[in-house]
Amino acid sequence: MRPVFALVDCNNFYASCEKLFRPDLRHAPVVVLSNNDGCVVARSKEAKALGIKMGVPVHKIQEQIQQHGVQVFSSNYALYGDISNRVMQTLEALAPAVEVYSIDEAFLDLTGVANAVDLTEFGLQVRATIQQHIGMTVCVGIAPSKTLAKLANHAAKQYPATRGVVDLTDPIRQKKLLSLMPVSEVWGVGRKLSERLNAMGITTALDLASQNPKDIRQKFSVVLERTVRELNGESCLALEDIIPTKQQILCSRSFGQRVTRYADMHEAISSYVARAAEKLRHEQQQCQLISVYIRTGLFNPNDPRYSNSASLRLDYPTDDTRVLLNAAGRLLQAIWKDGYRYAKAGITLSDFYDRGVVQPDLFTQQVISPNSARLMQVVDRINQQQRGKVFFASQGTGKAWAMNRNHLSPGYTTSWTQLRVVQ
DNA sequence: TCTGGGGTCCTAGGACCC
DNA sequence: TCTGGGGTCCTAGGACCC
Repeated sequence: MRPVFALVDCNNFYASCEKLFRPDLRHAPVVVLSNNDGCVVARSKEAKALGIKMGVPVHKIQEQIQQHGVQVFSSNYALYGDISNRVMQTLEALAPAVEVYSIDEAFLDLTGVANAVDLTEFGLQVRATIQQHIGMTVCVGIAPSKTLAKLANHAAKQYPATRGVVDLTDPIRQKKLLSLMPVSEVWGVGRKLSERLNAMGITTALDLASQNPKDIRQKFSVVLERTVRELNGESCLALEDIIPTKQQILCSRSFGQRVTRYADMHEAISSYVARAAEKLRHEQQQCQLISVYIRTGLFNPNDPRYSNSASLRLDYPTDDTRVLLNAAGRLLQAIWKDGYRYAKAGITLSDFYDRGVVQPDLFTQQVISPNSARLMQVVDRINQQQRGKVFFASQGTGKAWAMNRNHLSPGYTTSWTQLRVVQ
């Protein structure tokens, strides 16, 4: 049976989440900022209509914000994550198989569904159900490959006449849409590839689809070859409904204010390590490689620039925050230089092993603290109830480096103390 | 003054092995 | 004049995604 995929994607997801609990803002322009209140990462349709661009630094559009009463929000990931879960759970109930692709989109496997119901009708039903249950508007793209489903979804968003659903299973419709889409809109074609393709005279999605896959593989890569095949309706990317285990965990932040003191940087790095280790244990994994990275700002021409990173392979895999803090401290010492104004730092954990499969040898055995697992468990359990309730001394209490979140909305659905009150 | 964070995959090149 | 060849593994860096 020929595969059929649907891509369900929430409209203006972060901005829509902010509007959910603020009916007074239903028709207001809303933007959501990146961490540290840096740049715009989401816009409501009213904000898009004002010409506010994706990714623009917020300080460059202050005037517009004032003039049009644009509502500004800091990123509230607790809220977005919770709304996302609700959307995904609803989809699970509607489709035979679901792949959660990102916080605001999912692929559905609709293979065989066409035998029972009209696909466009099905899409409209999905849309109506999500709208009713969660209050979130989604668009649905349906096609024989994921790449085409992405494109169909894009069309559903772009053209209101579609009522938010585009069924692209018909090859004639495929061709027509492909000819209208710039190649840069194709999933997997980013800025660099667009430039190279345009230089070769390949400007529309149809141009790319008409290329010989073998040639494309030779000139570019297997990835783009797959894209060409997918654009021709040949499914090369399967639905991945089993969540693969992570291969790395990152924690990095820009600072609310520039960091110049070693002690502050050490606090920040320690806090990132603690957070990453928590995620690592949540994944039931242990890691053997840790790296630390620091850098100054990128944009002020008067500030001298410096960036560096260092990594360390541990003697044995661990998920013990204390071991990782120790390693990170040594790495930071190795790359720290006085006299710079640091803007950002981060840490990466990688080289993962399943917890429990590690065989300690005669020598490392003595190093592993016997109470490690239990201690970490207790720490995690306490912090699950209230994040940051217990922490390691090196994380500090000053937090002079903490990121800006000056426009944060309440945790409407994730905090008992911040529930919406109806009067 | 102020410009995000968290991921994956592929490739090229070097080290190393026989 | 001629100075092996084939393979694997690892890492860094680039490109892409949302």
